Amino acid sequence: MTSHAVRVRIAPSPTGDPHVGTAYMALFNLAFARQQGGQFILRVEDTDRARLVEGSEQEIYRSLRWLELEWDEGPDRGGPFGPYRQSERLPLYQTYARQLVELGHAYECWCTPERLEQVRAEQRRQSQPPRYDRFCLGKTRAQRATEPGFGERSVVRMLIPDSPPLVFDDLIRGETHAPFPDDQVILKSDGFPTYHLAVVVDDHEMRISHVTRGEEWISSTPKQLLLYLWLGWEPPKFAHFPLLRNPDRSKISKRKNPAARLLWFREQGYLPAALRNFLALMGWSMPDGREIFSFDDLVEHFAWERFSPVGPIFDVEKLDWLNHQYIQALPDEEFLRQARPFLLHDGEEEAIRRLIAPLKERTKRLADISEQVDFLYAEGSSADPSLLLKQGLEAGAAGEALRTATELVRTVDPFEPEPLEAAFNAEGERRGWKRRSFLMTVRVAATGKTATPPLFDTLAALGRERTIARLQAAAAHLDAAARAAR
RNA sequence: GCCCCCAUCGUCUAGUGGCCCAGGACAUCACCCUUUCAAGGUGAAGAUCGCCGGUUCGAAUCCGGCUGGGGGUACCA
Repeated sequence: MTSHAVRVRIAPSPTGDPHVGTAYMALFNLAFARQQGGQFILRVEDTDRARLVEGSEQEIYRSLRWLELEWDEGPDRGGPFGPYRQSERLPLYQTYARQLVELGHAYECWCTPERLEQVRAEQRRQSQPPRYDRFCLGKTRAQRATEPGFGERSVVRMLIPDSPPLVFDDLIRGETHAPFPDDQVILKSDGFPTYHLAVVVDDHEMRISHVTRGEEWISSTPKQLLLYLWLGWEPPKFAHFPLLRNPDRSKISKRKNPAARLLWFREQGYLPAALRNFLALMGWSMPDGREIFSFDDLVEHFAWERFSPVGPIFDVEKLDWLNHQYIQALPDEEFLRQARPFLLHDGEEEAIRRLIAPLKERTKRLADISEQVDFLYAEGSSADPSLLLKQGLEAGAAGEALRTATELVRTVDPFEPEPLEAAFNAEGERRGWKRRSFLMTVRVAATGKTATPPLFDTLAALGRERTIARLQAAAAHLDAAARAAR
């Protein structure tokens, strides 16, 4: 069969929180499929019953959809080549495994894990590559049962020939050499296939045209090439992506790096478009060097040649910058909508509404927002007198400034940034206070912080009553501190 | 140990024999702007293109070796 239709797939395993690498693969696969007018398939590789995690499959769907990387065929939406869950395709793998045994390309093995471990240990001691010693090859069950290290339930192993294909063409790396394979198990004793059998059978049955996966799979490609050969199938094209790395250059892992968890990005408040953009910058670049671009741009310019085979370190600082760029470009209502899940207090949204512009400018991750407006809820903890006095005004002047500010806040109408600013400017100038000192004193008194959004926006967000209360409380504290000092 | 992959500023990268004594971005630093913090603007610092040999009139770009990093080495994917 020589179909030229492009069909690509990602094949995650539901063994825990969705992995960022899954999104990385999905992004480029989808882009390639869209560019070629092909299909993007999601297949769940749940053949490892021991590591299966309940609910993990749903989380994969959820996180990929959050990233807006939708698939054309998959377990939850069907398609012409289903089922798309490997655990539902068992008879298929068993049929092919049996066929391979009959053809003499595979054989049964009854060795116990203990015996296998023993063999490997011995080979290691002699600096030999660890390979199965074919102890069971050519034996019947009855014959083998009389010998040591026999287990009741058998597995099926590949019988690797003397000269298997070890070279293949990789879309990213060009001609690539891979190690000589072992007599790999293809059907486990629980009747489930291992990755190697399942991936070949499914990729073929699902008409996958380009197999893409992480670089960690290069070493197992010869086994799969052999399977294609034995089954008489045309192998797909291969592309082994560089591996995303931790800052210490090891393969990105959940243990060392929170960013390995796809859900982490949503929790932190990264925008899907920003994450997609950032992922597209890992190991890949635009022909014109642009670093900010959309998924559609990627679709338009995608080319395998633009991949670098080097495993990039996942640099969260640059992601923060990118995310900030995207946040700043958000329309106000959209910003509010995105921010909503990160708000912690009742009525916070209304207060924030007045601060949208300055907040957009100051937010790298949406999860930062609450901290930036926490002064709105800092009742009772009015400003520390020593902090107030560090803002450039002498004790007497500071107290006077606060009383003046209180009066202005009480009378300015409407209670909006512009009139407030005009009034404060005029009054500050009349009294001869340095603008900076005057406003900082008021800022600290009203918010307890030295860094806030622009003062008059902040006061407007706080509201007239609360502002008055805080300024008065701060002035009182200042007086009390002065009395105590005397 | 054995096998495979990889190697340009701290990080992400451009670069496919001369345009490169290496360009951009993030981060860093300085200055400007400024009511703070940001944002924005300007500028600086930062890579003997891992090392050694070779090919060539000419190498970051091609070849070999070394070193370093990573991955694989499972009845895990």
